[in-house]
Amino acid sequence: MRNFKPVKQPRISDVIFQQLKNAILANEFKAGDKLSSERDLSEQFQVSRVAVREAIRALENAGFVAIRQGLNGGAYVTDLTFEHLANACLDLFLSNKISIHELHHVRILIEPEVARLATLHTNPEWNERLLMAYKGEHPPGASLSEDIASATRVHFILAEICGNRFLEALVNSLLKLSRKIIEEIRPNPPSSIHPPGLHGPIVDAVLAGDADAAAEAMKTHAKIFYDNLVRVEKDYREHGSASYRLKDEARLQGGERL
Amino acid sequence: MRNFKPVKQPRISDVIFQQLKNAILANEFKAGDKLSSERDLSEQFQVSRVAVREAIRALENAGFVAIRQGLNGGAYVTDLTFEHLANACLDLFLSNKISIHELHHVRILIEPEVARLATLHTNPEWNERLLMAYKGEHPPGASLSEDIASATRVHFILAEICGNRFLEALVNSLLKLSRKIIEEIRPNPPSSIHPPGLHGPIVDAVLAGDADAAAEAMKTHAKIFYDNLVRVEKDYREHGSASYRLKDEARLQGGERL
DNA sequence: TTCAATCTAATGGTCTAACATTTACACGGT
DNA sequence: ACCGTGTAAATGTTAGACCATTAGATTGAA
Repeated sequence: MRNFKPVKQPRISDVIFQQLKNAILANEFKAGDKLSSERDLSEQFQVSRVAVREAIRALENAGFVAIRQGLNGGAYVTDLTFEHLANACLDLFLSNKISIHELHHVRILIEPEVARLATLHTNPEWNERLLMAYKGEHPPGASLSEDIASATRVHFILAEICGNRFLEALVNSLLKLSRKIIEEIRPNPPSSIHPPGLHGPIVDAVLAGDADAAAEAMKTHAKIFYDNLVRVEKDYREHGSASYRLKDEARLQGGERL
Repeated sequence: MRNFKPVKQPRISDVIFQQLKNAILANEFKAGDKLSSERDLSEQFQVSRVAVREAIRALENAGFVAIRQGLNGGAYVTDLTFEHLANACLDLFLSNKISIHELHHVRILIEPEVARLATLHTNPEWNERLLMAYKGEHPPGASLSEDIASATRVHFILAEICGNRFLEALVNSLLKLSRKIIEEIRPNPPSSIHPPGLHGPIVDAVLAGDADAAAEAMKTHAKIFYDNLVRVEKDYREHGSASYRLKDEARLQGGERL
């Protein structure tokens, strides 16, 4: 006997969202191209502006377009990145669905492999960048934010070198998560968390082209960092999540888009 | 000299989104609770219904609530899951930002660790489930969809057992990605991709409590599966992505929500 | 009583039409 | 050449109406 599926009216905005998304995925728009205006699209689709608007907002939330206001404003197609994945992960962490322990177990699993792969893919140009990043860590007079950024740059570069964009995305998410936790929860310099020179053995091994040593050095580093991070988590638990939320709201009031 | 940040008016709907999201993350709503109706909220926030509506739709897109229509309809708070992460990954794959090779490299890295952890966390009840899943693979007369589901159940159960929800989420995403590719691109039985008995060594090792053997068996399995999947990718490249997109649209017309 | 058909009201979905705000750019005066 | 200023095009927001969907109350017949 046939198994009919229940019929359910899809939302108009979802249908439009699909069509636009597929057009973008099929490369009918290059990154930087502008979609037609809401009013134009509402004529083309023969629906109200509201429906089009909701579809475009969904595209924005999914990271496909960036919306600008004003003359020459509109929905500009973006290069699909992994940014919003990291944000989604952050939400999961904040809702206590992921612990720092779980997060770090994954990191200890992944980052050594990244270091290993990176070692196999290096070339003089990359080595140069890696060394520059390492030497530029903890610049004097930097703000907390800049300091953390400089201290994690080595990780990002290795992830870029490793040649696997999925791994790169994972590392990005993991680091961003760690970083946000530190930055938001503990607003004093992270020197105790990320002491200078911690990346030395990793950089040395990569530059020397020794994949196993690089992986091992990264593993050691990740474990040390983990121990430090556990202390941060303790603080986090004591303070609760209120301070984080307040900052989140303040940033939005300041005009930052989601 | 002070470094003033440019002031930018945030969207009203984004401010509301933040407030609702924070309320949910702060557990002011249990899963299953209903937010007030759009009309009520628009009075509380002193904004138009449209603004509230956009905020709620954003919550839905982010996976925080499920919207139901009709009497007793509204936005119901959901248990935040990793579902939408997998969907976002799928988009990245379709936009050729991730290759099957990269995807599988990650899988070969992660799943053995999952198998290892699972072995350390088993108990009679889990073992029973695992064995049931294994024996229930490839039921006769099943549809393609059911067949694939049965063949991947062992992986999902292991991911559940392993005790790390981040790893579990990753495995879910990876498998879902593989599955979607196979299911959508190659609409004939996957027996050649997933021959019966392939999970035997893994299940045996886990039940025997041998973590190293379990990891090794999983690694071997993943590599075999990978080789098979490469063939699928070839087909995929030949057929292009058009067939996939058509199915996507058809499903939506059938009423499935995004 | 029981059950099924019908009605009802609450809620999300959609539309229209207007006005507000933002912003790149052209135009003009100095 | 420069600096204001206006302008137009785009998104942002509002109000109010109506449509579609749905659970539950009401009704009525067996």
